[in-house]
Amino acid sequence: MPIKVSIVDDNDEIREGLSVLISGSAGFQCVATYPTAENALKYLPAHKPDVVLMDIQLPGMSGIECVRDLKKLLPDLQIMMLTVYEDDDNVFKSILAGASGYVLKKTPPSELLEAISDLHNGGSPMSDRIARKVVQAFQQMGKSSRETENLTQRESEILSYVAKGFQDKEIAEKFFLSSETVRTHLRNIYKKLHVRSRTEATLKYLHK
Amino acid sequence: MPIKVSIVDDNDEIREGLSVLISGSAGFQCVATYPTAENALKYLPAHKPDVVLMDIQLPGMSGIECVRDLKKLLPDLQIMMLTVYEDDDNVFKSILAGASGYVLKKTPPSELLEAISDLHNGGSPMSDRIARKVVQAFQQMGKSSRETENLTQRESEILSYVAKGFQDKEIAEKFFLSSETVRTHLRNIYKKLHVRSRTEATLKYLHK
DNA sequence: TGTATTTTACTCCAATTGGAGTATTGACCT
DNA sequence: AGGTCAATACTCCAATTGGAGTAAAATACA
Repeated sequence: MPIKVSIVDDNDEIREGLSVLISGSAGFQCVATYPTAENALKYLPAHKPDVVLMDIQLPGMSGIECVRDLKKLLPDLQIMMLTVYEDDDNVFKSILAGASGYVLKKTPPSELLEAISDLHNGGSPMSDRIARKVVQAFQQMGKSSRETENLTQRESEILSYVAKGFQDKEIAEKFFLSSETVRTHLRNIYKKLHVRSRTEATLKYLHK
Repeated sequence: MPIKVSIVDDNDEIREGLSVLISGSAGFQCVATYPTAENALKYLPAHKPDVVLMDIQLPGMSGIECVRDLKKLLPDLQIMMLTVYEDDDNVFKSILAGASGYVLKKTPPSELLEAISDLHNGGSPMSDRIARKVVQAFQQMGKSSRETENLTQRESEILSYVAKGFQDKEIAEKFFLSSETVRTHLRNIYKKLHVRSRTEATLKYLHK
């Protein structure tokens, strides 16, 4: 039976083009396309695709956040980022969010189809440069960056300001909070990151 | 009158080859060559060249340090780095030290001569990729990286440990110092970097 | 509806940090 | 021989930070 694929991309022509390419190829079937992340989260579980092609730049919720939520919902779903960017940050964020493949939009059709079946067979297709970056990154960061992902929204916001050099009082003013609250958040952050000072927390935040 | 050039490079063949090339070209004259930075600092002022071609990798004092000292001595001297490396860090350090040109050793002779006269005419010859890097770098960093260069040896050592997340007491133990001394150094560092906390100092140290 | 998580906020206490100033020693330079 | 700089070390004081515990309201979720 064919590999069932669905596509998340806000560009109509790309959705259409990929859909035609996939459904027109033996062994592949495009079961659905979605223009937004929200849309995908809503309807994708009903369509039960094997593989999702996900754009990063989407209106509203980003493709990366969408990956995170989809993987919570459907842990076995295989997701491949399909994007024009090969920017380090997005690559890593996507992979940490749960994407297993990362190919560029300029990839020719035949290779794209190959990447889809590779992904479906448990592989991790990605362009050469991406692969190198990933290998290097994994050598350095053991768990350091995964740790910062356990922080809540608020905790992340606060940490980001700590990592800019602000002190508690200043952060409290920015967020209209009591500085005691900022301190509470910070102490919770320390526990989650296993550090004991703002400098150490900053280093983890910067993946250093 | 010809442009007077001198060369600092530890490789005999390169010194000889460049010297022949330059002196054999109309409008150029090689007035001296030096195998080390120390040698250049000692004798170069007497030879009064217009332009210096400087290697980075030298035994003893590095080419970059040599540039720094030469520019203090002879502010009008034009210096061009001539090296096999196009590594970001060296490019920036060289320029901050006072070099005005940065070309690769593999540059063909005709272009090298052109670069020398370009430099002498107030231009900043550099290979394409180098130019791009420089432009991008200048957009971000104003003076942040220059500031950390004013630190003394000891201050730099201490800052490097602060930037790893250690606290004063721990740093004092590592260096067999009183923690009061570490604090004194740290306060001097703060003044030089115009910061008021270890997190801010860490950010400057990391060029963030 | 009830339970878990997140966000807010407080207390008490101890340790660390930051700011300002002074002082001694040795090195280096002229 | 005098001057500058670097490194060492101290004092005093105030502010910030970190650790532990409690708690209430809001949100999310099952």
